[in-house]
Formats: sequence, structure tokens, C-alpha cells
Amino acid sequence: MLLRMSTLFLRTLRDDPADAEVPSHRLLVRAGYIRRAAPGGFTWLPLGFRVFRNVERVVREEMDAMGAQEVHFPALLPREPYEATNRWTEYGPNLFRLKDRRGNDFLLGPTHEEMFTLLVKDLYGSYKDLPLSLYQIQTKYRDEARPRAGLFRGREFTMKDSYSFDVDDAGLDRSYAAHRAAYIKIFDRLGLDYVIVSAMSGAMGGSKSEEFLHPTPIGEDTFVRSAGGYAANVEAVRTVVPEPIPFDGLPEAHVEDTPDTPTIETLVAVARQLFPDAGYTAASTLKNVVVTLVHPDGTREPLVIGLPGDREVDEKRLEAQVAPAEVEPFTEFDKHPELVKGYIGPQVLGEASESKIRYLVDPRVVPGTRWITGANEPGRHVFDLVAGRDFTWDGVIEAAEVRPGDPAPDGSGPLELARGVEMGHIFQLGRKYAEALDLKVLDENGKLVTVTMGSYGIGVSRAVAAIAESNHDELGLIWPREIAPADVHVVATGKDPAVFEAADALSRELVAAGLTVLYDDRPKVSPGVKFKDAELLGMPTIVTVGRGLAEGTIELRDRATGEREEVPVAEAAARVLAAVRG
RNA sequence: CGGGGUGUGGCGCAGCUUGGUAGCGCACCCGCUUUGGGAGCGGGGGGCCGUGGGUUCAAAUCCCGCCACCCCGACCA
Repeated sequence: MLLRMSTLFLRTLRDDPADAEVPSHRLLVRAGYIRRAAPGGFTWLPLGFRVFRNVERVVREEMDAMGAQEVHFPALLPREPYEATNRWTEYGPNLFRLKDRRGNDFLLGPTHEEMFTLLVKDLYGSYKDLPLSLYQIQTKYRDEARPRAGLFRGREFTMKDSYSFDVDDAGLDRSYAAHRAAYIKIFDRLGLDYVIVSAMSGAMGGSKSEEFLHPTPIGEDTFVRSAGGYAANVEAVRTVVPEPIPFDGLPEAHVEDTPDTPTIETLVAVARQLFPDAGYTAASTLKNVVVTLVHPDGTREPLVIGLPGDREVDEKRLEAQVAPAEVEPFTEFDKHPELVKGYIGPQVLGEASESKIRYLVDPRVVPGTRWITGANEPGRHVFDLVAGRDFTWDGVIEAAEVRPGDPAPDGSGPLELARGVEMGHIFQLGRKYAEALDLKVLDENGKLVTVTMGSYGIGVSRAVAAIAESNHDELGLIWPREIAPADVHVVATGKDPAVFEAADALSRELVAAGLTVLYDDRPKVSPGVKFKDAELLGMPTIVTVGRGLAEGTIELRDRATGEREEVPVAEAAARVLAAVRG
């Protein structure tokens, strides 16, 4: 394939577009790879579309290699399947909804679990048909509140989504493992740095889920990792639980006057005055935070979370735990006089208590731990209130913030926090969709069993952004060979016809050898402009045919390392091929 | 959805305070010169000034509404 710059549909920009902040967005627009077409939607220009198709090709090859089969659904879907799984409403405002001329409801697919499930139900009915993995590379639609960072978060984007179907849990484990292995190959081939982190496994299902995060400061997800190899999304981090302490010899609880101490800070100051030798810190206090849970059916439930006073509630972790319920600030203190703002204590909490308000505590609150906490009247706190002896709780919840230096749950050392962007997600769905849509097969005993499923996604357009984000310098893009829009960029400089003849011949030779060549054959364009464009566009190998030609040499340059070398004209093609093919 | 910022040829910006002919650089077209690091000179084409309303003899400019974009937050299998 020969791409001549004299005719290529391309215009590079000398200045950065003002509305692009992150490097990938800036460079992809400036280098003429993409163009904004709609809020959260981009047009792929010829070079950009070549990159896009290369990423797609890598994904497709590895999915095919692991035995998944490609299908393709419409993006425009009827309401009914999504009604059956309740997602027509549960998906909320992020779902693009529309009506046809008869007034029937349609949606633009944000993801396709329902359709895949129904397709398999339509055609298969026996355990002999399984296992099965199907995938598609599809345009997805999500009405994001705020599209941002160019290709990273659009309202229309391309995703590879696949789904596995198995008769039993062991089969699901195998399908999951196969996808995991395929994803590792894909991201390795794409040259994308990634961390596999445990993701939220769903509050009850016990289903397994991992995310492939690309570490980058512009990432939207926070994850933790330890030197010893533990990695998890913050939402999924488990707290190290201390050993319970025997009650023997623990002091009795005692109520103290602590006027004007509605905050942890003021409380600790007063506690230190009262008991200078006790060494009290914020961690000695038990903070009881009230929130309102809003369940999908609209019912509202107050919930109190008890946690050490030196930690804040992490709203993302909390929401991940209580999903699909949503969390709102609690405002109805007038309806609950037993909750004394700033002085709430566990004695009035719990489903068994008078208030009947559910009370969940941080895992650090184990039997025998002693706390300073509210006495349920203004200006008074209880000291030495012992967990398990003086108060109880309805359950434990992982809702406290995770901090750098916290221990990893597997003992592999202190945690550090980092940002990443989600490139892939593999998820053991289990039987949720199969049950909702009644996907069953006959087993070897002739009995109907519900199929168990996995769902697996890779953001294809997002991968293009991530690759650009992690492969550029101050001059422009630097594509990895596997996904570069061309293998080599041949630049002809000057006006000497001999230069263009030599560059032409070299380009044709390279194309004949199977390479894709981007050939800057523009006449009357100064060398400086061509060099700048070559660096901006970012082909991995740049060949300059110019003033060296008089001495019989051509210049080879590696875009990534900057190394350049003069080689004899006769050897140029072979040297380029060697460089391209590694 | 909350806070902040910005909307003027394809890109980057000035003009707005104090209402009166829409301007600069890049890019694009023509001519001549130039050709190894974003060339020079001359000539040219291209803009419902985001959008709707209002004030006014007159609005890019003043007032109100809306929309879009960017950033932070919220949201986001």
C-alpha cells in the first residue's frame, strides 16, 4: 500500500487545538487522525482509521485464536429485551432512547448482553452446544453526562464485547481464563502497559471480575498496588481485619461531657484534655455517618456506617458495596429524633434497636476494640465503648477510604495509589441474564439447566487513545510498529528530480515487499515542513531521500530512539525491511 | 447535575470595556524567488461573529434565555 502525501486526505495543524487538553487528543487532532464531529463523537480520517483498523485487527486475531466467533448485532435495538432484564429503567439517563414512527421505543445499545443471550437461546438448546464464546466489534452508545479527553470518553465509541456460555461454573472458569489469556496477548501486542486489578465482584454474587487498567495520570479509575504484586481497584480493596481482643480487663464504658465537639477534630482535642495520658487520636474515635440508600424501586432507606474517625467514607467504595442502590446524603434528621447530629452513637442503631436503622461497621471494628463515640445527646460522648460487649452491628462494610501505606490484604506490603484508565474488563456474569431471559439447555440427564455466562469488553477506540497517550514526545506521535498507519515514512526533500525518482523507486520497492509506505512526494514543500510532519505523524521508521543522494546515501531514522544512519542507496530497501520486521 | 472558564473563516487569536466599515498569524489559491528543520515578496478566496429573543437609528460589542466546548466535582458492569 502506497500512501502519497500529495493526494492523501490530510491536513496537519501547526497549533494545538485549544479545546484539547490531554496529549493524545491534542496530537490525534493536530496530526490529522481524527476530527470532532459531534458532542462526544469523532470522525476517523484516513491515517486515524488505519490505526483504528490495526487495533481492531489485533483484537480480532486474538479473539479468533482463542476460539471465539465473531457476529454483529444492530446498534439500534428494541426496548423489550432490555425491559426483561429491567435495564430499560436501571440503566438510567445514560441510555440513548428513541421512538420509531409508530411510537415504539428503541434504544442505541450501550452493551449487548440481552441480545447475545437471546441469540443463543434462539439457536441452541443442548449442553452439547456448549461451551460457546461469541463476540462482536460494535459501535456503542452511552449518553455520558460529560464526554471528555477526546477518544477516552465519548458518547459513541467502539467496543469489542464478547460473551461466554457454559453449562456449569467450572466451564465458566475455563472461558474466563481463556479470555483473560487472550486479553493479555492483545494488550501485549498493542504495546500497552497494563495492570490487572481485582474489580468489584458485585455485593452478593461472588462472581469474579478483573479490569485491565492502563496506568496514566489522566486515568479516571483509582487503583492500588503493592510491591509484592497485589493490585485492585480501590472499590475492591479488602481491609486487613485485626484480631479480636478478649473483653477481660477492659475498662467499663463511661460517658463524659464534651461540649461543642460536633467534629472529630474538636472531639479529639477535648478527649486529650480529659485524659492526657491516653494517647487519643482521631483513630480512637468511632464516627457514625448517616446516608440514604435509594433502591432501584425508589424506596429510601437510612443507613449508618461506623468507621474510625481518621477515615472518610469513600463514596465510590460505598456505592460499589450497596449497588444497585444509590447513595444520597441523609437530610431527614427531623424524622429521626434519635439521631443527634454530631453525637450519634451505636447504642441507638441497628435493625434490632428502636430506630430500626441498619448499622454497618468498618472491618476494623472487631470485638474488643475500644472507642470514643457519640452518647446520643448533644455535648456528650462515650469513652471505652467496647465493640461486641457494649454495642453490636448488623454487618460489616468496606466503605472507608483506602490510603497510601495501608497494608495489602494478602500481606504483600504497603499499598500505593495510582490512576488508570480501564482498557478491558472481564466479568463472570453468572446466571443473571440467562435467568431473566430464560436461557436454558438440556443437560446429559435431559434436565433443563440455566446457562452461566461471562462478559468481556475491550475499548477499541479508547485503546487508540491510550496508545497515543503513552507513545509520544514533544514533537508528535510515535506509533508502535504493530498498529502504525504505515510501516515507513519516506520523505523526499529538495527539488532535484533525481531525489524524487530515487524516493519513488524506493517506495515502490518497499510496497512490493509488502510494506505500507507513507510517501511525502509533495513538491515545493520545504524540508522543514516535511520533517516536522513526519515527526508529528509518527511512523516508526522515517527514510529521508535528499542531499545525501549525491554521495549515494539515504538516511534512515528511528522515530522512537532518534537514531539516524546514512546507508547506501542500494541497501536502503533491505535495511528498511530489516528494521520493520525486527 | 453543581462550580469555573470559553465560543469571532479549517487552526491559533485580537476586536467587546466606551455600540457605527470584521481584523491579524498559520493553513488554502495564483505568480516570482527559495529548498536539510515549520521560507520571502506580491496578489487573492473564504466568516449567518455559537444560537434565539430584547434594547437601539445602528449590536461581534449592551441585556435575557438556550446550546456547545474545556477544566474540577458528581455520574460512569
